[in-house]
Amino acid sequence: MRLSTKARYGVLAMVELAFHYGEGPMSIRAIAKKQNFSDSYLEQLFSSLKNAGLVKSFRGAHGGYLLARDPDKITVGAIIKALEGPIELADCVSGDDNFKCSKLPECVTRELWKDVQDSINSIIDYRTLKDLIKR
Amino acid sequence: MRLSTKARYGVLAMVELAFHYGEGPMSIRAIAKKQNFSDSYLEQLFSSLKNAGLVKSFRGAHGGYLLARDPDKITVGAIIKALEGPIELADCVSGDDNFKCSKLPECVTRELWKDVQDSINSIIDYRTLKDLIKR
DNA sequence: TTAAATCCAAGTGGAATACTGGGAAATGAT
DNA sequence: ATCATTTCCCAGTATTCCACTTGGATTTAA
Repeated sequence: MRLSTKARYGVLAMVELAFHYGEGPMSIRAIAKKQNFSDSYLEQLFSSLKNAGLVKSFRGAHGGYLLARDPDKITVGAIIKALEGPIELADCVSGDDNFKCSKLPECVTRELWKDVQDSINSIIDYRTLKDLIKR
Repeated sequence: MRLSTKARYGVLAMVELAFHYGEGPMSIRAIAKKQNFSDSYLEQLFSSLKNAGLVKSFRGAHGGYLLARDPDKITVGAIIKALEGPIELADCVSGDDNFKCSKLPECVTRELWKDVQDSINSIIDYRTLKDLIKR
């Protein structure tokens, strides 16, 4: 079970914005350089982050991105879900409850995967960017 | 973040063996039929499970597999790790401690991924086959 | 006008995953 | 002895997903 690079890059990029918070927009170029990411790849991620309402953008010279709200109001979970979609360990524990779980032994594991999922969410949905940058 | 089918199939197959525990070996054919898996694919999984010491095998007619120990001594974590390898959300939180974590912002997220990892392990390493079948 | 930036939509390469196939060896039953 | 049934082992394939690239259009400040 691995985290996608989307999630890892995305969180680090947002951390960068959090460090820069209150100092105007920061360009993808600048972030990519600091973290040694590919510009164009990062750009894609920010497209998703923007759609999710986590960042605001400014076009043109001296443009860039900034956090859409305070760092303590943006959770890691929101970032990951904007980039990867919801945490779904298996089909039978997807967002819409009991999608398909016909067989009995299947249901035996359903609760297990649900518990794991919940425990992941209970961490990432409460850890904010502020938590990450204060140290 | 998704579970591989290896892990899902593997746990269900082991649950099947747990239900059958004490009644002699069960063939891959029988398990595959019950769970509607492909025989040959399941076979591969059992190869890994056997190498991990989770099942014992008996060749020839009336052969098959049985749990290597009591259902309450086999955790879901052991099964998943036998099939998928260890839970490693990112390189920087792999088994051998601090593999590479040079940059400072990288370390900011390292603890986070570690926490998530630990919380996953704390569930799957304590939930046993017995827990799954008793209900 | 120009340079710096976001925006948008495809396309590509590679790796991992899921699955198949063929045949050898073991074992119990006929 | 033979045969059906099983594990065992190794190799191949198909597909899907992921990571990343490319090309160009639009916006904006200097």
